[in-house]
Amino acid sequence: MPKTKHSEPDVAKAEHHRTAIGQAQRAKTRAWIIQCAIHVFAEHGPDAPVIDDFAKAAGVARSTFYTYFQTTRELLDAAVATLSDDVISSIAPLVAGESDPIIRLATGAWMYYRKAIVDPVFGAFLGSVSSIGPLGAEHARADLRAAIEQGEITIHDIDLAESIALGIMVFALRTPHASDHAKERAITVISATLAALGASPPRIRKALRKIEQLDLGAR
Amino acid sequence: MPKTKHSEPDVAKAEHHRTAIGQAQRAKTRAWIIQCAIHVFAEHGPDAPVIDDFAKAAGVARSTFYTYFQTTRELLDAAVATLSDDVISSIAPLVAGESDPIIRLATGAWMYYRKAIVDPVFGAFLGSVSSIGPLGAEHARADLRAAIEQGEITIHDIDLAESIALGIMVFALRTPHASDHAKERAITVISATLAALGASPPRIRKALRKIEQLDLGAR
Amino acid sequence: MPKTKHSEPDVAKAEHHRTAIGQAQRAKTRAWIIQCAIHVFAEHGPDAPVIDDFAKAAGVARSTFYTYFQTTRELLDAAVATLSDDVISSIAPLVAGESDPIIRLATGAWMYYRKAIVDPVFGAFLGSVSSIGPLGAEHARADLRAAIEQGEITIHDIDLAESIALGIMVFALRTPHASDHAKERAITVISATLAALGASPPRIRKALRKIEQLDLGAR
Amino acid sequence: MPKTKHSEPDVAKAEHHRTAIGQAQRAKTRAWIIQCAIHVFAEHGPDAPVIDDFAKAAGVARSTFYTYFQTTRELLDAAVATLSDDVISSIAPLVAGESDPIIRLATGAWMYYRKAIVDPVFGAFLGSVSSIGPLGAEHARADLRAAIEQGEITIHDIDLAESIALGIMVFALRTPHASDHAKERAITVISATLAALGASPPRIRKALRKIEQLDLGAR
DNA sequence: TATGAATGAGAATTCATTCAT
DNA sequence: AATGAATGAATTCTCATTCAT
Repeated sequence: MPKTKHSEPDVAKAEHHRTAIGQAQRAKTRAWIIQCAIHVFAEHGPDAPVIDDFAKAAGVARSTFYTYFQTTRELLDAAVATLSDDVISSIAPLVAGESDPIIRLATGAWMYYRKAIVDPVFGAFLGSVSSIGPLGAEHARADLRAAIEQGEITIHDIDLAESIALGIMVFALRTPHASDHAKERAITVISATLAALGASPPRIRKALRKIEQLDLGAR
Repeated sequence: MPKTKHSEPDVAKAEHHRTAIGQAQRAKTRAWIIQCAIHVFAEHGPDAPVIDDFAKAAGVARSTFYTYFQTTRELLDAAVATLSDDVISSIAPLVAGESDPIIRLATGAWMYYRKAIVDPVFGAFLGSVSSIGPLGAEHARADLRAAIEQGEITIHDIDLAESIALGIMVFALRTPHASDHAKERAITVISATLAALGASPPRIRKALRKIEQLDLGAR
Repeated sequence: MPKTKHSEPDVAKAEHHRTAIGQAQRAKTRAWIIQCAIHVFAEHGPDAPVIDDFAKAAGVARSTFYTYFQTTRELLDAAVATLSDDVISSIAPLVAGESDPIIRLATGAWMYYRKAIVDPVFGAFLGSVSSIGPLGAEHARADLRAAIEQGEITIHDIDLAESIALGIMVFALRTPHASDHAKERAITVISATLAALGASPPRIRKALRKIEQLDLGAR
Repeated sequence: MPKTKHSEPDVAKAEHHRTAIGQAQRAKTRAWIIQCAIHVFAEHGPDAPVIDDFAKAAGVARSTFYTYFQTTRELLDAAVATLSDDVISSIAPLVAGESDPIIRLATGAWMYYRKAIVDPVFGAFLGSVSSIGPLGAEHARADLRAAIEQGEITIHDIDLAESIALGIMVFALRTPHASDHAKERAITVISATLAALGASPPRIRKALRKIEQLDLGAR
């Protein structure tokens, strides 16, 4: 269990955990297992890992895993939920007063990419599990629907629009790339996503400008 | 084993096979296993199936599997190669004299989608395994490179360009959709792909026109 | 823990317990666990239940089990002892002055069946664990020995006699049956038991008459 | 796998098996596992053994067990069926022309006891699993029903009658006893069973005489 | 070549038991 | 005394792989 909120699970996981279980509550252990699992999923994908991998990574007994999760799938879902909730909550205030769905979409996407840049494990995890989480998907759908209704994008099939946006993001995250120029790359991908959806070039430019500003303020 | 080359593996697989193995050659059995495996991969993805699934689907003994393949991965590769070789060979004559890389890309993509429409199992397989095969990827990269060099697309990172194109295709194939209007949908997806890559609207329109013509001639 | 000694463990066990543990003494908790365990044993037999089953039934933590018992076997023994002591003590006064071993046996058996009729869980428990308890067995052996010595029964092997009597009782209790006519059924079984042991018909009739009287007085 | 039909599974099981698997067919291995399992069940009862016990006893891999049975329960059922089928088939010719249900019952019971005497493992198995097999139970019920209809026994509840007969047999087999005088003991138990069911003393005597004759002829 | 049978390695799952609070 | 958490030792179950026919 991390002693400070930013300490990350790493090679010292097991030891770290052992020294900390004294004051560990159930929720903390659960969160700890999830954090460690994210690394495992990021590295090996959603299908390869076996329960022992998660137990070892978290420094707990295999049977302890079952105290918290029944299947690796359940753990995966919990991990996805944890991560996307995190990102979603960071997006909410930024788009609170924003009515333009293109900007909302771009902002949401940027926050995902931003976190992926800051935390490469998060990026790898996202690419690996091919999901932005149920909550993230819900928000994205709402914005896509609004964009369609307002004639902002030319792809009118919302399922297809969602697939395209997600496909671009997932495959972009999956593709290995240098960490420098990461931001330019993210902007490029977001731009490509909006173009793919059929947003007009001016709207795309506007959205990208907004992102740049947001980021300046955020840092 | 199919008696005619277009018979498809289905519920009568095992029986069908048994009656045919008398005159079966090695190559035919191998091809038969691959055909059946495609169905399995299409339905369950590349990781879930176990060897027994392929053996059952093909109506052969588990141990027979080892006569032809060493691992499920090897079978997967063979299946991908088989399918994409098929498509690639159908693309080659169509783009033989075509120098415009946008048109070449669009044509190649269209042939994939076209086969996916005609043979939904192929489409499901492609979406499931997230690959267009090494040969297909090679062709796509060559065309992408040319497009970048000729300033036809604005995304200059070829790896990223490839990821985006593949991501859109795979997720589009993965998304369930009605079979009517399948062609319009494919055109939409190809258009979105070219737009994502940053091709100019006139070039995109030109490419789409070409596709329509090709299809007319092909049928 | 039951607030009155006749309250039975049921669906409200856990809640009931929680509200009562405030003033609970060690002995009471122990008795409560045993009572709940009887239900569990009655339903699932002596081998199937795991410690968690008893803890859940009693509404206590698994680890609390260990404060009172070391193994499920120990709990089983305690449960058997509790129940049979109960019955034995009700038999003692009825046969205090009775010297006829056939009547003593019949009376003892009847008290077991009687309790099984009044408390079906007791009956199910007895049939399930195949035991009348060490004290009950001791009494039964003494009476059987006397019966053999006095030539009242034709089976002279006391171990066999005991097995037969117990076998009949256990299997009779195990067999599902309607609750009406339960008494006639019990009389029939006792009669069959005495006949199996080789008691003479007149002695059997006499013993059954005695039982009928006893029961009238007892109610 | 036994080389001769009477060789019994014993300490040399594993070796014996290994040398024999050359010509072993599926049915033979299955039968071999069942034979070895009977010993295990006889010694430890139906609940205690784990799959590894059966595998070890038969000298096969744990996974081989799963080729033949899914659960220990399934193996138990197969073992019961195997054994009782064996006994039933030996009873059939003896009672083929016999219409008196008392004699039929006594003969059937005797054949069970007889085999238990000849093969103590069989006896221990029977006592341990408390079952004479579905086929045996079916025959017994038919004879009991006939006996009730013809007024040959005083217990008219067929379920109860069956329970009593089975209870006596099982507990008698369960009780340890010297192997000498085994036949007298069996006769005693059968006599007790018929008496318990309420057969008249003359009929009981007649049935026992019949048994004695049968046995003389059989040997 | 095709196969049924057997298997060992490993992965999933259960459960009795301990311990700090 | 009671408990929630953690755990290690079985135990169950799966599956890739080998082998003799």
